[in-house]
Order: sequence, then structure tokens, then C-alpha cells
Amino acid sequence: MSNYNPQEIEPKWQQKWEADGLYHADIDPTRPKHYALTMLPYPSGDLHIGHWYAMTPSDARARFMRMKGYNVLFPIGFDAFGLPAENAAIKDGIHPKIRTYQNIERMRKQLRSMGAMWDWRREAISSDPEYYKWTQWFFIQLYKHGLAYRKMAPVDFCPHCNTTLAREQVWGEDRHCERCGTPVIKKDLEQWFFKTTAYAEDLLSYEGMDWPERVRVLQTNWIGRSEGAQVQFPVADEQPSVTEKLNTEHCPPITVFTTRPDTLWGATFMVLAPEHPLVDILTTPEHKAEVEAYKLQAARQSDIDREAADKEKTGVFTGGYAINPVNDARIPVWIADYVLMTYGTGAIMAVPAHDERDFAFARKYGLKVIPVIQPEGEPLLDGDTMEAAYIGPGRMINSGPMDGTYVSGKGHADTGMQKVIAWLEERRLGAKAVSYKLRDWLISRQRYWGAPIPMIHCPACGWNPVPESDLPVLLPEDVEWRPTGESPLKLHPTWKETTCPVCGGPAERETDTMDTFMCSSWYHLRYLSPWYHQGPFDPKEYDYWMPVDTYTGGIEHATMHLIYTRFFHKALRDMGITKGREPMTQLRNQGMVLGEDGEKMSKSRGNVVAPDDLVNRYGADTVRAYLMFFARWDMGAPWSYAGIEGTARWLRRLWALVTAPAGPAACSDQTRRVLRRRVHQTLRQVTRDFEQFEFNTIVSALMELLNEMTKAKEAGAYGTPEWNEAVDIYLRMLAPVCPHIAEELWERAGRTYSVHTQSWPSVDEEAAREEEIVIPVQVNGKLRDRITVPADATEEQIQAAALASEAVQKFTEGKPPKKVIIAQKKLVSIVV
RNA sequence: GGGGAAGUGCUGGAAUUGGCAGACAGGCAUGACUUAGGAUCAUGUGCCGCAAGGCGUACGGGUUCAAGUCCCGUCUUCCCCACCA
Repeated sequence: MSNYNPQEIEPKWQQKWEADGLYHADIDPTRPKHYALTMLPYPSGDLHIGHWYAMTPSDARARFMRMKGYNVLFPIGFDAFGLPAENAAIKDGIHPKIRTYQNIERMRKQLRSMGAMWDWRREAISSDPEYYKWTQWFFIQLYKHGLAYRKMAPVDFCPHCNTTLAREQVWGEDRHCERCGTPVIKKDLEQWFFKTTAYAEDLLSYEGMDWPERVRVLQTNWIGRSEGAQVQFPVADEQPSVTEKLNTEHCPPITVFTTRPDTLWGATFMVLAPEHPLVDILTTPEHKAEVEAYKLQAARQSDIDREAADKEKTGVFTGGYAINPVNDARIPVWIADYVLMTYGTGAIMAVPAHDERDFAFARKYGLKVIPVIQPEGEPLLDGDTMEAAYIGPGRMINSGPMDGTYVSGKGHADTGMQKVIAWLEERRLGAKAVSYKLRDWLISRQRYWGAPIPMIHCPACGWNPVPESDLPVLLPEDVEWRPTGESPLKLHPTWKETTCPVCGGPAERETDTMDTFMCSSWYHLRYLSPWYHQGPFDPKEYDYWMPVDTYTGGIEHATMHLIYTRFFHKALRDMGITKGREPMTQLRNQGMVLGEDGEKMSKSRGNVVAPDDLVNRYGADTVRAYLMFFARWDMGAPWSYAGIEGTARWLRRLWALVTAPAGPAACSDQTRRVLRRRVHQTLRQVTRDFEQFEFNTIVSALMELLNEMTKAKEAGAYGTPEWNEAVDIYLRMLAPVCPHIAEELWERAGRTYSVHTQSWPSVDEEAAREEEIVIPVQVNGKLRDRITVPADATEEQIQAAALASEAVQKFTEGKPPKKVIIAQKKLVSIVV
């Protein structure tokens, strides 16, 4: 008998599986398919324990599904474009391409050490020209369908990374860069956007999707749908300045979005965002200086400063007036930075009596407060003496024709509200409207290491896409990296020079590259056929494998990648490129492995756990099993070196139990029956836990069964048919968790290669059934005894046995029971 | 300020969803084997109590024969969003 030596058996089996193509997934119409996808890694250099934590249970689940009879596709690749490689290049001069592909080579080796069932033939790398050719092609499709457009926009800009950031890449109260932690600044740039907002409504539906509630809530809040009305407020007093500036008699009305049209009669002033286009027109000469100063200050102010103001509202009067369309009241127009140009229409009607922010502003600047919603059973509200805005339900007052209408207050689009909207629509003063917080996706990045945006600008013909036959637009390799804030492609002497695809005249390429979330929005499609050249994917492969059945990854992508990829799928679907409502049917998120100190792992803290070291010391199987065992997968936990010993011990004991010889079989029928029962009970639980992604209890159930088997072996069960079945089923259950030791022991047990092509055993319910059951007996809610009865005992028999118990009689003190409850044969409860 | 998740031994965590709280591990203690052990095995390990027994799932109430699980309130921690009209 040899000792368990993972360093010997693991590479051996990995090589054999690879050589045999054991994990190749090919179209097979005779079997149901299962597309198991785990989020692809960024090639940072070394595989992190977090990658193991995310990927090995996903692999185990994919293996389980395969044994269940599914044709399982479990692919892998690299999200290889991105900032870190380029930032490193600026620092040490190593070309991002060289570094990235070196890292990929290194990480491939590390990934292989997991023993996962990846089909490496389907590997896709987003920085390969054959890959980003299609990323560019998708951009052009989106452009052609009006979903990509260019506009000047104030963007968040990281002065350290020298690039723009999407809204979701700006983190924290100090609004710092997701990658480097530097506080971001605002900058005005011409940028490319995708119209994600066109799909806001579609993205809010999760019909038919098995996604965690948590992710759905995060996405729903992120999309931020509000119902209300748009209302036009005409500008009052056509001033000479207005007609002059506009060259027309009439100034356009100020349009506002409100969720409280029922409070329209209480609108006593208006507030525009400082950037609002009507500000200049409305501002009177005597207020011009003040308004200009405020605008300048607001523009200069970073968002940090706005926060630091501790929500103290500031603003200035423009001197202009608007007319409240419902009651013709002449109301002043102010500007204030608490109104955001990026939400709604960039202008609000202020109803201080019923909105907290407007109330604070009105009190600060002495503006009128008119209550229009009266809470029932309360003294009449008085605008001069109110101490806070009233946002609750009540009846409309001071509202002319609407007086007496009941409304439910903030956040309720009730019938009262509908009535007001209908009234507005009848008079063409406004209309029902929906507003979203979601903004269009800014995809331009002023960086080198990304997919070039395939657009050409011609002085005569404007912007046009690169002809599809010219794709890919290749990244030049001879570039310089300088932290200038401009794309290195712009500084390249010749790269941007090209000809216009329309007129043939001299033209310039777009020098920005695409946000890497663009690359990762469709990688699950490239995996289908990375060898395919006629399109982004082979439709045959698509029709067989899509949609993704199980998608696993971190929750941090809830409002980024997971929204983008859904948008992408839906946009492509409407172009006839993809099919179905959604790209990923089921989603499961793992938690995070923290350092031993309970803090997030980081090099600077020195609490990083290197999986390579663990594999060298314990073997991949132990690391896999421990990562599944030591925490609830969806929760994560701090790492513990102490805990892994227990898992290592378990596999050593298993090895010894299966490989050590034993005497001839000589054991009771009872021992054999009990062994078989335990095996099938464990199988039942493990099957259920795999289905529900509860990996920690899979391992603990296998540990328990090993303890039972050890006892059975001591009782002489070795060599019996029950023993052989136990080993057989045990190794099959172990195979998804610890593929190497399962394969080795399977071979040593004399079974045919490979354990991984075996089917998942089915539970023999008859064998799993208990013959006798132990039922706890409570008297007045307190546990007093346990009785043992045959499993098929009737409730009457159980009750009789319970009442006959000495311990029970002692506590009932001879009194007749008032009530006896037998709960699903699990417990007897006696009340006296 | 809004939304969400969680709170169980010394530690990680179980509890088949209202039915024996603490499975399985780690740690610790005692013992065995050993020149040695980052090896192995055995036993014990929620708290109080000599015991009978009592008490125990953040805290306070409630529903129920029965509550870690359901309801109401409070506290703590973490995550996300945050002037969103």
C-alpha cells in the first residue's frame, strides 16, 4: 500500500485527460445540453485564491451535470484588454501585448493545475485580432442600428490612469477611480455612447430567469424607473433679452419631470441645473453676474465638494419667471446644483410644501410655501409655519378643480395621480412620463490596450464605419505610452491616417479604444466557436448551446457586466443576430475569500494566499474540497490555514480506507443493511446539494459517510457487495469535487476508466429508508424522552409508545394528556 | 437619507424550511503509538449545577402544543445606491 501522494497522481491524470480529450464538448443532438459558464479571468499574472474559489465549485457543478447525462460545455478564456497592462507599460516599458500573453501562458498552467473540465479548444482571448475583429463588428452593427452615437459629454476622468471612466467605475463617497483609487475629475470630451437606455424597460423584466433576488434588486435600483408626468411651464414676461438671444418672439417652455403631478398647484418656484440650456436666455441683465459666477463655481466644483457641502443647498435667482400652467401663477426661476442635468429634463418644479429638498431651499431663500396636500384628521397645514415638507397621503387642497382628490403621497402612482395626469393631458399641459436613472453606456477610452473603435472621420462625409471587409482595425505595435490623457494611438505618426470609405478622400481614424466591458459582453458567444471566421460565432453552435444555462461569478458585476451583457444580447436579438429573451438563464454568485485577518486580500496588506503554494503542499483536490467546505459558497469567509488540515486528513483517511487490504468479509446483515442505507441517504443529500449549489454540505456529507464506512469496515464489511457498492458510489460522488483522487482510486478499485464518464448513481429509496425511527417526545414543550418505533408504525402506535414511556409518565405525573400532537412522525408533543 | 443581506459554541459553519439546536470540520484538553512529527489513532469539549435538572441561536415582546426559523420593536455589522425631482 502506498501513501496518498497528490503531487504524483494529479499531473499524471491531468495529462491523460488532456491526451484523451476527455473534456471535449461537441454538439450531440442525442443528449440534452448544458452550458456552464464561469466569468473569465483578467490575465493579471497569477491565479488568485479567489479564482479558485469561484471556479472549482463551478467546475464541480459542471462535472455533476455531465454525470447526470448532460452534454456539458464548460469553456475558459481571458479578458485580456485593459488598463493594468498599459499602466505597467508606462512604468517599466514592457509592451502590454508581451506582458499580457506572458501572463496568459502562466495562468493557463495554473488553471490546468485545478484539474477542471475545461475544453481548451474553445479558449477565447479578447485581445486576439480574430476576437476583437468581431468586437469591432458588433460596434458597427450597433452603430448601423442607431444604438451607437457620439456626443460631447462631461465625463468622469481619472487623472492617474488618464482615462475616462463609466459611472459604475467611480467608487465611494470621495468618488475615486475603481482601479487606482485616485479621486476623479470632470472633463468635457466627444465620446461614443451606446443607447442602453433604449432597453431600460426590457432590462427590468426578469421573466423566466433564475437569478438571485439580490442581483435583480441591484439592477432594478440601478435602472431606477420612476413614473410621473412631464409638464411644460411657459416662460413669463417675454423680455427683450429673450427675443434677442433666440431671434424669435417666443422662448420655448421649461419642461420638467415630476413624480408628483398631484402637487403641481403647490409649485412656487422652479429650479434649473446650472448647465441647463435655457439658463442663459432666462437670466436678466441685473442677475447675469451672479448667475455666471454660480455656473462657473458649479462647473469647477468636483462632485466631492458637492458632497462635502453636507447637503446644504445653494442656488441663485436668474431674474426670470415662468407660469405655472395649472393656475397661471408667476413663479421665479432659480438655478441650483442640487438639480442634475443628467436626470429627467434637468429642470424641476419646486413644491416646497411637499418635497424635503425644495422645502429646505425655500426656507433658506425665503420662497413661498403653499400646501396642496392636506393629511386627513390633522390641523390645516400652513405654509408659513410648517417645519417640514409633508410627503404623506391626503386630500388635495388649493388645487382648483382637483380639490378633494385623495392621493397616497410620495412613491405611489395611485388613481388620484392618474386623475391629475388625465386632466393635464386633456388640456395639453403635460403628459404621463417615465424616467430612468440608467444612462447610456459611455464606451470611449483614451487608451492603447483595447479594441480600436472602427470609425473613420472625413472632413466632408463625417463619421462612417470602417467597411466590414477591412476588419479588424489592428492595433499598431509601435506606440509610445505617455500619460498624456490622449490615446497613444493619436500620437502615432501614421496609424490614424486613412481614406474615407464613402468619398475616398483623406480621413482620420477614431483613436479611442473600447471599454473592455464591450469585449466581455459577448465572450460567451466566442467560446462557441473561436475557430469560426465567417461571423462572431457559428450559428450551428449557437443553436445547440445557447442560452447559457448556469452562469457563475462575483456579485460585483451586478450593475456592470451583467447589465451590459443583457443589453448586448437584447440589442443583437433585435437585429436578428441572437435569439431569445436573455443570454443567461441561471445566475449564481460566490462570495469572497478574505485574508486570514478578515480584510480583503492585497499585496500591500501582505495577507495574500497563493493557490500555487497550497497545491504544492496539499494537492489540488484538497484545495478544491477545502474551498467548497470552509464557507457557504455565496457568503465567502476569511481564509484559514488551520482548517485545510481537516480536509487533507479526510482525503488521506479515504485513501487508506479504500487501498488498505482487510480480512475476509464477515459481518452481520445488519451492518451491511446500515451501510447501504447510509450510502443511499448520503447520495440523496449530495444530489440535492449539487442541484442547489450548497457545496459545503456536500463535503461534510462525504466526510460523514467516510466515518460510517470506516465503522462498517471495522465490523467486517470489506469485500461484501454492499461494501463494493459503497466504494463505487462514494467515488462517483467524489469525482466532481476531487477529480484526481477519485480517478486514481477508481482505477485501483479495478474499475474501467474513467470515473468522469460514469453516470451519476440513482438513489435506491427502498435501501435509504429507515427501519426504525427515533422520535423525540416533548411534555409541555420540553424534551423528556426519545422512543424507538418501527418506521411503519401508525400514529396510534407512536402515541401509545410515547405515553408508555417512563420518563414521560414521570413528567405527566399521571395526569391525562390534554392534547397529543404527532408531527409528521418526527416528534410527539404532549400537553397536560 | 433610501434599498438589501446577515447576527447560532473558542472558530468556520449545520439544522431536510415551524418539529431533538450545535451535524461536519478546525481549535483545545487528556491519553495511545513514536528518537522525532506540520504523521496517525482513541476519548472529551455550548453554559450553570455534585446531581436531578435548569438555561441557551444579538436584545425585548408576541403567535404556536412547538420558534434559530413566523410577526412587531430595538441594537450591531457588512454591501449597494445616494440631492434621481
